[in-house]
Amino acid sequence: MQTVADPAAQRSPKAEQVLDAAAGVFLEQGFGAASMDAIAQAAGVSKATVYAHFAGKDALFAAIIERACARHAALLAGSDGGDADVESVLRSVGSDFLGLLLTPQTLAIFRVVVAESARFPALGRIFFESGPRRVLGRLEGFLRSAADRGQLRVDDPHRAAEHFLGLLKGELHLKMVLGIAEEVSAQAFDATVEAAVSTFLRAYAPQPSTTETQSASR
Amino acid sequence: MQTVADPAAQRSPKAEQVLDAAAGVFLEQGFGAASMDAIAQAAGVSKATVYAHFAGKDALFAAIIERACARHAALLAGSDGGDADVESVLRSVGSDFLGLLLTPQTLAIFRVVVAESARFPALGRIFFESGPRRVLGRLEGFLRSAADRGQLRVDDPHRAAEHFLGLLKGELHLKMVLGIAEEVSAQAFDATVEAAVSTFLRAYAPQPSTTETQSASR
DNA sequence: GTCTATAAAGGGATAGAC
DNA sequence: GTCTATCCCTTTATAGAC
Repeated sequence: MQTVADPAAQRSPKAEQVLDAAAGVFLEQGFGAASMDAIAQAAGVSKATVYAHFAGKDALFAAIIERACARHAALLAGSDGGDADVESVLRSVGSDFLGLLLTPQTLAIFRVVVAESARFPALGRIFFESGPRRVLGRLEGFLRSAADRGQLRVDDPHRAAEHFLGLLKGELHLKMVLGIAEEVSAQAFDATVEAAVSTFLRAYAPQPSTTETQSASR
Repeated sequence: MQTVADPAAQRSPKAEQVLDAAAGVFLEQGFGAASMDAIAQAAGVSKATVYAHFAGKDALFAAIIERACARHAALLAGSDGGDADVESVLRSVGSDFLGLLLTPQTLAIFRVVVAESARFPALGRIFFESGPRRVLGRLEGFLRSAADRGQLRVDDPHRAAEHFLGLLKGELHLKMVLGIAEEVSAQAFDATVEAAVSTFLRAYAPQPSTTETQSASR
């Protein structure tokens, strides 16, 4: 397996067509179960055309994962929330991020990367850098500045960002990854975000407040 | 794929021999890449013998996952810590659980189950019930009793247990799952456990203490 | 570049002897 | 129950015409 050199290489329309089809088949069936025949058929081209653009199954797989991760990363370049209060920013960021995590697309990418990271060691790193790493970095920056403004008490911003994401994912993400829960009710989603924000603020508040509620309902 | 009826069925020695070999091959190579030839060779028997004990590749795979989950579950039946102080129990439980999570065996099972849960819907549930579910249940019970004794302030014990495990897994577990970090230093391990316990106690302490430290070092 | 047709190999599953 | 040998299908990858 060799990684594609150009990050935003301009590919021929046919190549894009093949990539789109390959993404569908690979992410739906997994690497092992996906066949080049199925990909060619889904793309509406012959296998020879697929091989004219990609060296083989491995290269094609790497290409679709890299492209998916790049798109993933593009979605994570939103605004920081600016000058809003910490709780609002956390709620907004938490809702956005958990929503992205629970998307069928994101879950499919995660499953495939986890499954094949043993055989394609580069994949795990590509995924981590393009996804979790960016989220952690942005969150860490926000928490650090909030701490500088005295809005939070944070000794280790990286660890604090890690903690917020850990609180956020919780049982919901694991169940979705394992295919146990098909869909998430808006109620359960909001309750998870609210509970994560609430618990995080109780742990990292600048001055302990005894009146703060612990309830997850909004 | 059909699930094995007997939970603790007594199998012939040859069957156990095949199961052991199959576990090694499946967990190392994944379902798709593992071949029945490789399993038979690893077990030191012929393929016909494998098929004499298991209906096919699917049934064999299901059997090894179920056995692995059952063994997994057996490891989680430890003591509750009894009357020790909350912080000590959390540190002990957290250390044990994170240690189990980061075991090569546990990681391999998790990867394979995640990878194949789409094609074998029962696997995800079997894994969740035998692993995370038990941990959450035990932890939830402990937190509830600690709250009853006034040692913690917990409105929703299930959510609190979820939060502790989320804090515990953090970046470390994800990196290991993705194959980024080969081994974990004892220092990083302890720091993660300590940070999780510290943050959890700050969020769920019965009475906010302003003097408590946030540092993750011990 | 793109197609049809095919080669070459591997893997799941089984027949029949013992 | 266990083995050897084999069937049969799928899959990857390519050759050659256009």
